[in-house]
Amino acid sequence: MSTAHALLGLLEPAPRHGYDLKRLFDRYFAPDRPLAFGQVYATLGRLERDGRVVVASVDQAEGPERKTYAITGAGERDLDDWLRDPIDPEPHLQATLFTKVTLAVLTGRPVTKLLDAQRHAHLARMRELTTLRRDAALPVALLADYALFHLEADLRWIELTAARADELGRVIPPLIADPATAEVRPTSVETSHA
Amino acid sequence: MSTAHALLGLLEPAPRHGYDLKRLFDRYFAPDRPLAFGQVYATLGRLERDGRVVVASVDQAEGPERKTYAITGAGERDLDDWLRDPIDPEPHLQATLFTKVTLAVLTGRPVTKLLDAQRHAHLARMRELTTLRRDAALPVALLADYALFHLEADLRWIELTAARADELGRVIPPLIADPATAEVRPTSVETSHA
DNA sequence: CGCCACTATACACCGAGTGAATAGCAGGTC
DNA sequence: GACCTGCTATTCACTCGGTGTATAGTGGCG
Repeated sequence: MSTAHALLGLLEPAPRHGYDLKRLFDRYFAPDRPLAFGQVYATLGRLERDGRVVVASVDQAEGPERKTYAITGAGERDLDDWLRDPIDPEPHLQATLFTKVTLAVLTGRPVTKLLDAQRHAHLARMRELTTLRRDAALPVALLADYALFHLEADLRWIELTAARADELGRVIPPLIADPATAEVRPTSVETSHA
Repeated sequence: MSTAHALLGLLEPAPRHGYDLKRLFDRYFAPDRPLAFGQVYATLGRLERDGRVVVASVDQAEGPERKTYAITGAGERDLDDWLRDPIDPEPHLQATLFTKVTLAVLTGRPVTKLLDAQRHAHLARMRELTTLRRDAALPVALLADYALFHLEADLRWIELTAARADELGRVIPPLIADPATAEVRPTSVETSHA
């Protein structure tokens, strides 16, 4: 998520080259899943193109080019804005879990089975994260907490939806074979984010 | 999120053409933000290439080609698997909020200010969603609940992190200017998902 | 008669991300 | 000392998801 800004942030204290940035990124932001090299250089390329980063020096000491990147004024402004402005919180009403449930209803599959399977997967992952959390350093513990909180949120939603499953089955307008007959009335959802 | 499977699901009860799928998708899965046409046809193209749908008929009644798509056996199997298998729950330890906090620490910015701004944005969005939820039909209400639960999860995490802000500042290893001096010891995070 | 809105699709483009290829250098080993 | 492994460092080709725009016919309305 916003790899570009993370790289900018790592470049602010001091210029660095791509390989270095990749390791720092992995260490600080994604202890779990390392950032692919390709992505680092592609992102740096875009940042350079947009004037947020410049190549400060090219070490050509008889080897592969070692390009050192440095943040620019525009880059610092961009980073500052990004850190100051809060993330847009849940801007759209959309969720994969909800899509699955709706699709199950529409195609006549049992909703409860789907929700049960998901609950089990969630509980298993929560046990995993709780274990991992125990002997983790603070940053990793915070990341585990973040995941755990959101898994709990999912679980609450799963229970709520399970309780409403019958009603949902009655309420969701069924798919009609002939498109011409299908009356399309927009659900009229208005949000300031829309 | 998995637009392809959603389209497959809409195609299972009856063959349809792209435009129709787009409207159904908007209606059932994203009352908020409509699916772009380009994406529908691109996705259908990939599905056709992979043998999950076929063009059932081409109405060429003196207008633009009206291709009707139908799901195949492979497509039904794929859909069935997707609906049966639970979503991988929070598979990686990563969060934009955490990235921001870490970056603030690393670049010497005040963490509390960042968290305060985010809390306000979250609370505002929660008020918005609560209002919307009141006179919404069940499906939209469930989507709003989903968002609200996750906003609550974020808020809990924000409070937790705010309480640990000082400790975090002490614990996060600072960025060292010279990359050669920077000792990189992997954080050794192991998960079955890795 | 001209304009707008609707149905319907295609095309060009961009960002994010993956995986393989390349290439030099350091260190250990049989 | 020939070979292999592993590390530093970057590039390239490719796919996917997604946005925006162009195209084109049709029906209604003033």
